[in-house]
Amino acid sequence: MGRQPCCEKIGLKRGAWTLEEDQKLTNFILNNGIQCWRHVPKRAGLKRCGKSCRLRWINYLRPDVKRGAISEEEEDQIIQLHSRLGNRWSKIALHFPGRTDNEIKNHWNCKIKKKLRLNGLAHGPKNNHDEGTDLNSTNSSEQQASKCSPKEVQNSTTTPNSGSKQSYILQNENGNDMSCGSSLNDNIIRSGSDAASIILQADDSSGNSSGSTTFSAGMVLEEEYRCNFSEEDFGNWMESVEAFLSWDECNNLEDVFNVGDD
DNA sequence: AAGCGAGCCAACCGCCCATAG
DNA sequence: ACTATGGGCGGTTGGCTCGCT
Repeated sequence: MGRQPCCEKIGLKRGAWTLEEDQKLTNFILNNGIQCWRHVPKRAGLKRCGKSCRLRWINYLRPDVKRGAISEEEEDQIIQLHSRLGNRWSKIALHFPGRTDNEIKNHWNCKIKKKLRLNGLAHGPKNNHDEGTDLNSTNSSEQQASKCSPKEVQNSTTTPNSGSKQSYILQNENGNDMSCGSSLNDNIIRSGSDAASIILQADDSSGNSSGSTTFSAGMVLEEEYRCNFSEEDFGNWMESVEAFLSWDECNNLEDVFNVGDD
């Protein structure tokens, strides 16, 4: 007995997103925020599943998505993190501002895996209930990577089984807390993914859904998270969305974010 | 130039978890 | 306590691009 599907799939569009759909989704989120992903496609005039919209926004349209090749440094860090966390791509992605879990996952599956294989390096998470004894077998080690539990120590102050809201303490081999250095990055990542909810808060508090929402929401967003949006991030994002925003909307956004005005 | 295969990446699927009612 | 619902996550797939033959 599985769950019911998240939406009626009949009549829904699938596959690659068109520019027009991107435009609709971006405009809708900028103007209205996200109350409920299930309702977003309908209200935005999209024939898409809510999940599909969410994915598109998170992986492609949101402001702080960092595009471009993953650097050697990032790759090394991914390998290190993967050895500790296993296939917890969302957790790994928290350490890379602007990178999505999907991107990191793809990079791992396509490049790093191959690289490690070529180098004859079997790679698997450490300290995984000693399941990974056959680390010389590439396939098995890959499977181990997904099966083994990562070296995460649940923060004793958090409620057990709290899922994605858990906080984790990463430890190195010496048992030292490794998480402190990444707190800033975590904030940056969260600021991006929470942008829509901030917009929502502003929308709720202002009680309107007019064009001015973008402005008021942006003010809140700016106050809360301004330091986390670099000029470069914003510039890149503007470049991607301005194709389907009006001149006024572009200007409005720039005003809202106060780009380059420190 | 055409065919083919590998690589890459966006998107989908199904499951799990948190939470509201 | 139980159920329904929505969000999030990891695994997988499909299609496009590019290089090689």
